[in-house]
Amino acid sequence: MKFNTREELLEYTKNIKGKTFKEIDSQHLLDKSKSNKNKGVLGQIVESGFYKYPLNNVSEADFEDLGIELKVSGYIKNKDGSLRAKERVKLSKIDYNNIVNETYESSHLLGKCKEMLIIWYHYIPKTDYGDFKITDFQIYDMSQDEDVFKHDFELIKEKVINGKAHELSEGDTSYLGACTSGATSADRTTQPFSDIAPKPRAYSLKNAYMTGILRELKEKTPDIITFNSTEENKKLIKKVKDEKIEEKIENIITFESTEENKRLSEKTVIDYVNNKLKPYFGKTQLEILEEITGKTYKEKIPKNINKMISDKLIGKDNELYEKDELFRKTSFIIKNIPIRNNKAIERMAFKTLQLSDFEEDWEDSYWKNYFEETALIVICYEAENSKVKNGYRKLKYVKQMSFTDEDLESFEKTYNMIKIAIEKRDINLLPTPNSFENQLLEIAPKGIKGDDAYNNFFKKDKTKVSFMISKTLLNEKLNDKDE
DNA sequence: CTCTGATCATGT
DNA sequence: ACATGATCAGAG
Repeated sequence: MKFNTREELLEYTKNIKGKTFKEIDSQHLLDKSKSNKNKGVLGQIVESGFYKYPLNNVSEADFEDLGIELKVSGYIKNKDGSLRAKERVKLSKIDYNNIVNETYESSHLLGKCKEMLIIWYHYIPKTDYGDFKITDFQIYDMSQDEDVFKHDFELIKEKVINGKAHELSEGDTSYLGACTSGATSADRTTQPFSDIAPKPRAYSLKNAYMTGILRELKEKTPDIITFNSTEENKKLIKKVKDEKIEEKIENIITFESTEENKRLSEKTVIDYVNNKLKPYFGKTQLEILEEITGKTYKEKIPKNINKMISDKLIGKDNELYEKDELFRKTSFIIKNIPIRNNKAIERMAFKTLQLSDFEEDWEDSYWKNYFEETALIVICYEAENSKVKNGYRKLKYVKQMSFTDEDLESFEKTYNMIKIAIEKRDINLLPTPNSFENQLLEIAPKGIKGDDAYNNFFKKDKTKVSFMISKTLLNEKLNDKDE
């Protein structure tokens, strides 16, 4: 089938809504692929079964003359009703030996296809792929994000030039990731400026980027909205629903986004954070807090004083969300830690664990995606010696951290120990500190007085326990010089 | 000192 | 009333 215009293509595509893959699989690819776990087959089914491209031509079957590339992508409904992309979208493979001679423009990374036609299906765990239902589609123009893509590309290139292809991680970049792409985790290839054999990797549109795009779409089609968006959006959507003025919503949203669409001059979250903190480097926590809020403390320094500062100076999560697309399409988390002699004084804690976090296998889990993709923006406060307590530490620097495959392999062990402990209902199997060799991720109690975190571990879905990453790993990241 | 389970002030 | 983002504080 051939489409002469964008409109023709979109008109035709409307018919895919509501269909399952089984229903459009006219070439019976699902049967042929034997395993119902072959992800690539879903894209092929849409191309051959729905758009009627000949199978042998499948790899070039996108709508190239329209400048549109087809992506078939799954999403998951979170427990709280919000939506997220199931996976990153893989692009072409990274050629380490060539990238050093390339520029973003010459790489043809996004090629002529600046627009994506994304076909969204609802992924449900433990379900045959044929039964997944296609619920939405959209055109997304990626040229609006080109400056960020370019920046990400340069970052990847620089790591290869520095002979650090083996240290690439998805958390390094904002939208464009470098995800592993070997057939097995043992696959290795070569890089030009180091003898260390790196894992093969491909460019990808990161999960958070796809999630951002999906949520944007859902905000514009509130009939299907079920997720937690910002308070303001909820009100807007409620209003639209109540008054049945749906045709107006496009205008309202377009207006709002153009108003806010003055793009930041910073292209990464860490640049943004550094700029906001600039006037305060070298000052103590109490000095900064007084300067920005007028509040003074003599005793009982709040344990969350750093958070009070970063909320005020950088913004709370939902304020950032409103501020710029960058914050909607990247996954990052702002953390504060005390350091002494460039070493972490404490472990780093994450949010409270829920038993239901561990229902899925590691590969499909929330936590794997989290650690793989999230950039930790770590604001470091220095204590000259152990007598310098909370409140009197000085703002020193900001460091971005992300996790390597090696880290993730160790995290997987921790994850699986919890999974097994839950299955066997045995708290002795939990990954408390030093429960195996070279442990990088551990659990620790996190609650209020009287909580008996471990003994009550199975009582409720919400536990009183959280992940913590070890000081060893933190120190390694802190001293990792790549800036 | 370091380690690890316990606890706190704040925000929603 | 509870989760969050951390630090505290006793034990070793």
